[in-house]
Amino acid sequence: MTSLPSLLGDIDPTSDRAVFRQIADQLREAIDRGRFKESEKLPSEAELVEHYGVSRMTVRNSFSVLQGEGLVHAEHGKGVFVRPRPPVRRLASDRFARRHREQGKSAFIVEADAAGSHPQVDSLEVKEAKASQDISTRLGSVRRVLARRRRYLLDGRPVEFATSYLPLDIARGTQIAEPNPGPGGIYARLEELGHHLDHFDEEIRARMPAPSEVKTLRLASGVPVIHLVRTAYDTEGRAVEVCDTVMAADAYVLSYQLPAT
Amino acid sequence: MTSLPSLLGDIDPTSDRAVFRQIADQLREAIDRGRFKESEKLPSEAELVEHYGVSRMTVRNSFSVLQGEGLVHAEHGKGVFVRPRPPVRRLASDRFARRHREQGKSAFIVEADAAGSHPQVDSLEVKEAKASQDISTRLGSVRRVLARRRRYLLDGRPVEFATSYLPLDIARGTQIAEPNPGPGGIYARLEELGHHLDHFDEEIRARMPAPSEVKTLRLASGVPVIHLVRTAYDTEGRAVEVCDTVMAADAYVLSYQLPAT
DNA sequence: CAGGCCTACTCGTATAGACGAGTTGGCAAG
DNA sequence: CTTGCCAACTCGTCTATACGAGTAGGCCTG
Repeated sequence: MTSLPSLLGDIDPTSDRAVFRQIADQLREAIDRGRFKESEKLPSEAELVEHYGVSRMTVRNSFSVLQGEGLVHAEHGKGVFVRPRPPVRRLASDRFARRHREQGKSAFIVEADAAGSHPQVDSLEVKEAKASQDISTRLGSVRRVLARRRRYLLDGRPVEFATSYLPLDIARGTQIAEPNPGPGGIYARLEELGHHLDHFDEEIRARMPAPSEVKTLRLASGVPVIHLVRTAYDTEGRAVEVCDTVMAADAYVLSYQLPAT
Repeated sequence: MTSLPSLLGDIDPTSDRAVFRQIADQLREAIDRGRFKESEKLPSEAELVEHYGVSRMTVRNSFSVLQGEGLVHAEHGKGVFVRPRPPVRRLASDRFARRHREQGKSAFIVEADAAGSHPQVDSLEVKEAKASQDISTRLGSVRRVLARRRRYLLDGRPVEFATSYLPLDIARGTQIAEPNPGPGGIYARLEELGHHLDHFDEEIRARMPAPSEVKTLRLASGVPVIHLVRTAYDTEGRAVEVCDTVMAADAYVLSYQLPAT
């Protein structure tokens, strides 16, 4: 059992700061300074108990602080590790530009291939359903919709979960209602059906995930989600699609370009 | 001491699910179903200990799960409460349109007044500094910058903390270097100086806050931050400002409009 | 050599108890 | 009536202990 001499200091018993917070502070600083590198194992609970002369629950408490900050993650039977920052996927504001749609493959696949990652799409589900209050409002008082669910993975890791809602009177009986919507995706099909796209509205929120989202996206603790709701409008001003997307926040950077006029 | 009869069920000792998770599940469901309303007090630790027949640490453990999800918050000496969703500030993508700038007051003040909130701006600090690597890159290899820091509050609650960086050769000696940049803000001054704004790039990330951000924004546990970095370009393609903003995620919805072309 | 087992180490869950500190409301003293 | 104190209730911190369960590596057996 090593004594972790230079890496970590001591507890100041006269401080008002709780012991577990002092320990968390020292570990956090050590991580920030690069004393512990990405994916590196932190000292075990037992080692820290020995080093600081505190009880195990106190050490665990300090770990849970760092977990809540998304700095570390624990692996049962292995140890506590500095959480690596995964490669991020950049979403540019021109990602739905028509020129991208005309190339055939979906934006997600093209982009991931270009970045050298292995993309996958799964849990594809297409069904007709009643619109929720919110979706109905966004689509302009539509009652029934076609719902297309899917999950996106990069190199085996789930990063995004999305559901598209389209008015049934538009989508029913078209290729949009098929599992594979064909080249260019549903936006290409909408345009073929005469719904020329004019613009998109995107609403962005960030929050902690619900338990079901933790499961679907295999989220580590301390990782928020980005919740994006996009509404597509055609040139007649009609909302023709609402896409509700939940993304693992540590895997994304969203990027927008705004005119200054 | 009440028995909390109908609100909460029992523990299933045969389940693999940990007891504290089962308790958290029941509390979460009760909150979701509205059995506990916003700002309402949950049963005290002692009551739950009695109801479920578990130890206090187990109950606390389940509370900490819900805190991590941002669902509840504890107040020392009072109890554990359902966290209210604060009113959100909507940031539209046209918020920097020139027509808004020409009205004089800052966008933040105008908007908040319109929404019936009481806006404040504090911790104003203006100083010259060396650009960080990141800022320097975004501004096009600028070494020294003018940094303008400020914090925004709504009804006394801090919601946003921002720092603007401008190349020193542009800002030095102008009103931009004064604490009060005058009507229309620094963008109006930049245009008067001949830097006609062309467009903005915004990069958006979400993550858990660092301890200093928790302090500055008085964040409850389980509340992520939205990190937005905006770069302003003039009509000559030069980056004339970078604004680094950290927002309390529970107080904001960002909204963008994208062309479909 | 291959396979399986065993052991030591890791974190996960849970109990029981102690003391500290913030809050609230009632009661007693002035 | 007002003031101040006190008691009861709240969550916060910390200790000590116990057992469960996942992991990894070495060792033993076939």
